[in-house]
Amino acid sequence: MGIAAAEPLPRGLSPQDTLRSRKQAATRLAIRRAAIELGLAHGYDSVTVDMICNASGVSARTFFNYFGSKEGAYTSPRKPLPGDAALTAFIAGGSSGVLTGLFDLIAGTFVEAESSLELFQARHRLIQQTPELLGREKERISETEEIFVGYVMERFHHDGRTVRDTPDLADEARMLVALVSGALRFALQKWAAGNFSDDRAHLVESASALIKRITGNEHWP
Amino acid sequence: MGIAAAEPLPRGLSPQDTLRSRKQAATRLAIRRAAIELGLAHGYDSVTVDMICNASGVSARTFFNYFGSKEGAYTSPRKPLPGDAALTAFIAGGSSGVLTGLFDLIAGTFVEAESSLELFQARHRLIQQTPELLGREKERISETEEIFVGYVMERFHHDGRTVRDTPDLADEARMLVALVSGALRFALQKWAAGNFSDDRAHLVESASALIKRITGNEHWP
DNA sequence: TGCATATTTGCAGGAACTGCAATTATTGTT
DNA sequence: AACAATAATTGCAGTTCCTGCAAATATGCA
Repeated sequence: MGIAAAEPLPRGLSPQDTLRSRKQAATRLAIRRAAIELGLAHGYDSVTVDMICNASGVSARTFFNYFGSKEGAYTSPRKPLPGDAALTAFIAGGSSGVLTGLFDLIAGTFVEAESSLELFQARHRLIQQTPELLGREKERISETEEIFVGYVMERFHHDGRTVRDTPDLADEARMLVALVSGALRFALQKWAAGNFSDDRAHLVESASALIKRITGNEHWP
Repeated sequence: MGIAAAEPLPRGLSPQDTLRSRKQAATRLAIRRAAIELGLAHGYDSVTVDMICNASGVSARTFFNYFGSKEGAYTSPRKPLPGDAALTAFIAGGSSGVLTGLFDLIAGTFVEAESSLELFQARHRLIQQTPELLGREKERISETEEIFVGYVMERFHHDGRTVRDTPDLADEARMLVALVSGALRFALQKWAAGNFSDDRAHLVESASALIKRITGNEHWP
């Protein structure tokens, strides 16, 4: 599954590269493109599933096989989870902070395995215009929180922290993930509003600077 | 509208206390009760609007007049906004921090003008069991973010801060609201999981302590 | 008491969605 | 190359949610 595709492999060695899977990917993309274009042209609420199907050449039943719901054609294609290398680096930590590292880790999942940056940008343009989709997209950040809490706990353990030393370590991990999720909601929205002109490092850096300022200024009780 | 109702007023002085408004309140409550009881008995997905209408004795058209959607019978009854006194206190600030004060301000809006604590708890029990409702409830925190950004800007101005001194003051306010929203998502879920046993002051205090610890431990870039 | 206004209800229809099974396309084996 | 197995697509009927419209009913006011 992690096989580099720099060179075509014999068919038997790559169960993922069949005519079927290629056609599926093309169909999925065609539906998404149609949905997004129609949305930008008419507004999300005016687009019907039938319109999308007509424009992409599939039946409505097939549409729902692919996306489950009308909204599914518009929201992130998969649950944002990090790659192995990024996760390993986060858990190993080093000089980077947990909060900053987690922010970077999750932000990295939003640069999607989307075949087209143009489509990614078009999708997000529509999302910014559509409160309902914006809310759903933000909710997606929350769907994987438990998984990230697990990663943070691994990081804590790697850093030598234990529940014996800090009984509410799990709550700390949860709060950390919640804070980062909150910060990401702001950061990603700003990123989209700036038409994705910032690179990821700058995203992380400016968010961290704001958080540092805010919490540094705080009069803690 | 802020008239204390400790004593019944003559009918003419209280346009809000008519037979109509009382019947509406009763109908709204009956629908909500029916919805929540059915949801706890059968699961949210198995409850139909017809079932709720049969149990509460209204027509489906009336249901949608009241709630707009099936989900609306389950989510928070109104956009959580603070009362005038709480808002004035937040903007005046004093010794409390902005982040902590904002957390407290928003947390206060979640003790709803619900006629029944028991119904509040039942609703939240169902929400915890229903990922879709949980996601929606969490996102409700975001619906009023712009308003809270405005309050934070007022607080900043009260504290003598200006855009001239801090050009990205608005971004700071936004990030602050986003962080607090994130923290609230965790804190409210924990509160509900503990069956609402903590009082608000403890909620604020434990959340603040965690945030302080996390950000104090952080290796900022 | 009668009229104006607000609320509830009934109804038809559109849109999203689901279960089921037939049809079609692709894959694997001989 | 032929055929069987498997996967994907499609057609179809029905349910559910939701909306617009207008008639019926309840309440408020002069």
